[in-house]
Amino acid sequence: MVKAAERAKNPARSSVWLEKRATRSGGGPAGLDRDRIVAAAVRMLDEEGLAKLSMRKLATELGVTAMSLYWYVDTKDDIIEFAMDSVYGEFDLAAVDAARDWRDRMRVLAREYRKMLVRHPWMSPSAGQYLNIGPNAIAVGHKIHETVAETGLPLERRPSATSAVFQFVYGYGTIESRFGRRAAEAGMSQDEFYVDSVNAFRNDPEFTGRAEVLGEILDERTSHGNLSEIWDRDFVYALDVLIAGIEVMVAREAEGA
Amino acid sequence: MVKAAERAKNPARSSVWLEKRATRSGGGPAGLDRDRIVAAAVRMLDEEGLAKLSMRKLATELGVTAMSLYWYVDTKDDIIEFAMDSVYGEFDLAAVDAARDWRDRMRVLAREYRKMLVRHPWMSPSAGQYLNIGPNAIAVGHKIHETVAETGLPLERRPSATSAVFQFVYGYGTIESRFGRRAAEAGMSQDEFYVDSVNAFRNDPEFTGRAEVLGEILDERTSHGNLSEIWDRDFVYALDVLIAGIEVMVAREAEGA
DNA sequence: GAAACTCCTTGTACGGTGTACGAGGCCGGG
DNA sequence: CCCGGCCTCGTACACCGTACAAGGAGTTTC
Repeated sequence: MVKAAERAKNPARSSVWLEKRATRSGGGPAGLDRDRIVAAAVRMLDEEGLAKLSMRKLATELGVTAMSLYWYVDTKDDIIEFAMDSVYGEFDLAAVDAARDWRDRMRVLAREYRKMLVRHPWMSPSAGQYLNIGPNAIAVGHKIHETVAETGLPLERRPSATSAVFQFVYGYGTIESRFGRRAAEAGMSQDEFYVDSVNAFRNDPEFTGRAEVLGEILDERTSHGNLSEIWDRDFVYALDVLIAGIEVMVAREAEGA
Repeated sequence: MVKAAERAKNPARSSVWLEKRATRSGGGPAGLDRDRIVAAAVRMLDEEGLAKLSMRKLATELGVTAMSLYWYVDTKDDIIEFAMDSVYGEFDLAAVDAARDWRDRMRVLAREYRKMLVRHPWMSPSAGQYLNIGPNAIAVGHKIHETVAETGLPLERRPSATSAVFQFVYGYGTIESRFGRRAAEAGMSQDEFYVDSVNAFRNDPEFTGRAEVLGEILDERTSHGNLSEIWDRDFVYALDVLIAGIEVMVAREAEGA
């Protein structure tokens, strides 16, 4: 049992996954259990967001006091790390294998990644804060590296290509999910919220003469389908840009060699 | 003066920049001032990180009590929003204009963006949480859109291309800066910390048979220069991938039309 | 000179947080 | 019967953001 106080002394090792601990599972009177705790945490995180999750509320949800949770977990952060890995488990890796070639495999991976981020808006901020080396996350990472290897890029170029593609997906999914969350908080549909935001922006005196280019684009978009179609269209196209880029680089490496 | 409690009722409008307030500036005995507060906040954020910044500590740093800050600012979040925009002011937009063509302009923008994220590791998590529509941020966004317009992509494709490039930069800078911060916290150089992490990972029983592909890459990298060179090399190459991708798409749009 | 008014700073207090610590309750085995 | 795990809980601490009201300092007005 590693206390939070001791953990703080060595932040480099600060991941649940780096200290093998027996998972304590619950023949206790409350029927508690690490899996049950994590599942409840995921549910609450999805509904209320990262900021609203507190140990006391999570415990109440489970019909227990806050301190009970600490029998199964060292720290609140641990719960979030477990929750993240459980969400990584939602990746449909079989669909990746079923795809025709590396291009489609990459598209499927990107699609799954994006879906995950949008479904669980707390993932983006959390992913930035933890090491993310749970079994499910590693399985996904493994599949990503396999797929990138198939492109034909030489070993030393693959990390770049991986970054280009999946950092993009991460960023895109982050923006998209944050937008969805804000709309929900404002009690509007995404489309209503979008129109609203654009107007607020346009009426801002600061806008005048400072972002006409952006204005053109805003106009163009409000006239084409609903927002979720736009999200999809932009995402697919950006992915095509990335894939086209990789193809070019593969060809260049081939002729350069 | 908008109280935090009232602000919470309408989260959609929750940005300092969306409510024009006279900036209260300080003939007071403490010589306080919004600029001084924001500058001190940036310094503390750089040194101690987002989590460690508290109103009481920031106030102490300025020789004042916590509540004094609330004369100049409604909320702690406001301070962070101001701090972010002040950091966006570090962008060297003149260097962008000085570049030869859109490719180089894009490279300069990406470089400046990355530099900003690495210099201020608290920016990445914060950028995800606020609207980011201060004057400096808008100026940068404006320049980005101008540059993307020069690629020759049609209007409706530009948001995709913008995402592809700058979400990548955001993700890359985020990872890089987080890595630097972790190394610093562990009291090591980045290179030491990298070797250390790789070893910890490799000795993990979970690793065996699960991430050989990753293992190859790790080997390749530890044998090529120091980490900061690798960061640079990977970044430049990924950017080339993106630029190549955009060129291909521009050509396709041209022949398709 | 006194009073009034504005600008700024402060002390105190409230409701929240994560979690350390120690006291117990339940339970199976000796 | 008692003992030693396993599990849960109550209490307490230090810290957080910030509401509220009191007050000091400086300037303006009579």
